[in-house]
Amino acid sequence: MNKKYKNALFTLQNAGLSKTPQRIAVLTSLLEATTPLSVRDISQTLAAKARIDRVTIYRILSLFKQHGIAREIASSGGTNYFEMASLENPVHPHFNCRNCGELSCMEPLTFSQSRQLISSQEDYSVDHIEINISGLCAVCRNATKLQKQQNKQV
Amino acid sequence: MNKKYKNALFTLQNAGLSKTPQRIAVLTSLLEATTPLSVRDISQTLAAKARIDRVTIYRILSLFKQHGIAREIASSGGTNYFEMASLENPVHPHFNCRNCGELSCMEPLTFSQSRQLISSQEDYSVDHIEINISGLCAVCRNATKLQKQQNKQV
DNA sequence: TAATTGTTGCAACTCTGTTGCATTATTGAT
DNA sequence: ATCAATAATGCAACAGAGTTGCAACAATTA
Repeated sequence: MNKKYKNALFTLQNAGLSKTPQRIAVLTSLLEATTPLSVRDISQTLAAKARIDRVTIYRILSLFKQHGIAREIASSGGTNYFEMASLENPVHPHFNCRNCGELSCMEPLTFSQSRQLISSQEDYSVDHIEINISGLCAVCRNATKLQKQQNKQV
Repeated sequence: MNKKYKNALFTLQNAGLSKTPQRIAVLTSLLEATTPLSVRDISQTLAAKARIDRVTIYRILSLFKQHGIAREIASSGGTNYFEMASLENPVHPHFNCRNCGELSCMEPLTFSQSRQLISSQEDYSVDHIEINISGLCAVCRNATKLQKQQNKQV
C-alpha cells in the first residue's frame, strides 16, 4: 500500500533515521501486519520483493526498538516477535496458540478485564497467563545511579 | 534439605511418575530455588552432585509441565525458565532485569495492582510490561473438537 | 531368567540470534 | 552533479537453546 509506504518514510524521517530501502521494507511489513512478526516472517515476506539479509533485519529491528518505533514480544517457542509501537497501537496482551503457534493481538484492556473477556468467550481455551515485566532491578538501578554520579565528578 | 527431597518424592508419587534419581534431582532444584531456573541453571547446580545430561533435563521439565508440576516462563533473552506450579506457588508476574538478566518473582496480584505496586516503588525502573496468554485459538480449538468427534465415530 | 517397557546419555542436528569484517550505499559539503 | 566521509548492508562464521534418533541401561513383570 502506498499509504503504508508514506507512513514508513515519515516514521523514519521523524526518528532521524536514514531512509534505506531495507528499513522502509521492514517498516512497511510491520505496518501492514495484523499480527506480530518474527524475523523469519519478515524475511519470507520480503524475499519476493527484495533481498535482505537476516542479520540486517535483526539490526533494523534492534534500531527500531531503541527508537521506540517497534516493540518486542517474547514467546515460549524461543522466537521473538515484533510489532509497531505507536499511539494507535498501545501495549496490549498477546495470545499464543499452542497448536498452530500463531501469535495474535488482544484488546488493550487491563489484565483482569482481559482475563474475564477470555473466559467468557467460548472460542478460546486458555492454558496459561504470563505477565512479564522488564526493566532494571533494584541492584542494577542503584549501580547505574552510582556510575552516573561518578561520571559527573570526573 | 531432606524436607524438599521428601516433597519431591511425594510429588512424583502423586503424579504417577517413576522416581528416578534424575527426576528427584531436578524437582529438588526447583523446590529449593527462590527464582525461576533455566536448564543451564539446573545443569550447573546438579553438575556437582550428579551427572545429568542436558537433554534429560529438557525431557524431565517437559514431563513436569505436562503433569502440571512445573510452569514455563518465556523471556526475551531466548532462554526459558521453569518454576514449581503448585497451590503454594500460584501464577504471578515476573520481573526481568535488562542489565543483569535475572528473572525474579513478584507478588501474585492482579495486573493493575502489580502495575501500581511497581510504579510506587522507587527501586524498580520499568521499561515494558508484557502479558502473554497461551492456549488454543478459535481455529485450532474447533479443529480439535472435530477430530475428537471423528475419532468417536470410527 | 527372559522379555517388555520406560528412561537416560550421546551424537548430531535445527533454529534463533550475534559478531567481525569487507563491500556498498547514503548523506552532506563542495 | 560529484566526491569524500560516514553509515548501513551482506557474508561468513559463530554461540547458545532446544530437538531428534538411537543405542545402552534400568526397572518391572511374567
